[in-house]
Amino acid sequence: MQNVELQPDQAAQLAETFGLLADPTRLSIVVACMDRELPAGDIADELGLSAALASHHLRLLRAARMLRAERRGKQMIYSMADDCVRNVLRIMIDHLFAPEHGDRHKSADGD
Amino acid sequence: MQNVELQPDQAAQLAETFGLLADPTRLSIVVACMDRELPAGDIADELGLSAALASHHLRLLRAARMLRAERRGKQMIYSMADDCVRNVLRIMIDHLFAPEHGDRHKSADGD
DNA sequence: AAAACGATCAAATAACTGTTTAAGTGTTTG
DNA sequence: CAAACACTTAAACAGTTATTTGATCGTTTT
Repeated sequence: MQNVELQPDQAAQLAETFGLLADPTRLSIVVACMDRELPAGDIADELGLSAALASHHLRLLRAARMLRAERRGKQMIYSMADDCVRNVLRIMIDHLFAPEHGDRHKSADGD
Repeated sequence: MQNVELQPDQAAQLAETFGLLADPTRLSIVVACMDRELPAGDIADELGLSAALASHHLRLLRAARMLRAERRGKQMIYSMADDCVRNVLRIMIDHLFAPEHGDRHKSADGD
């Protein structure tokens, strides 16, 4: 519980990770791969994305080692590579979208 | 463990939250407030930011109810308002920057 | 009430990022 | 080997966002 202070480069690195989850499209892709492996085409289909757009985002997620890619025949199979991110996603999704917790997570800005 | 599928607006909402943590400056501010309350001025000083820049980011964090603001004399005291985010930050910081876990979290892009 | 202090706001600039379009891989099938 | 398939890449555009600058607001002190 002591005060944490992030080094500048640590902040940058962590921010970059969050940045990958900061886009709805990319976030949906990651969530889709959370508990199963999925070919790129299916990801695009399920989320209603063009193949190019899906691929673009997949590249970023791959480069950051958040997703892992494996070629199988002519398909490219994607799966989560990072348990840490999986855990974080579970926590956030539970807290934000589970009715039981009593959500004061609605709208209205705080000024 | 069943497949999760996010509604478009849910993805947007969650992405927005991650977006707040996706900037190094703002992330540092949040982390600084993780386990203590802190006046705006001290935040700026500790992180070496202009008062205006700190205030700008604090406004966003306040509006999203990630930080809470309370006036005390002529200072404005900020503190974490969201346990969920605190937990997530702890997880990420531990996993990324704790040597024991064996970090294959270095650099090198995955192409 | 004026000066000093802490913090906020608003406008402008500069940098970044998501999406589209079109062309280009690599792999399998006929 | 050529055609078809699954996916990737590159370049361009549009929209967003972080940071600076300069002015303003509210509180306390003298």
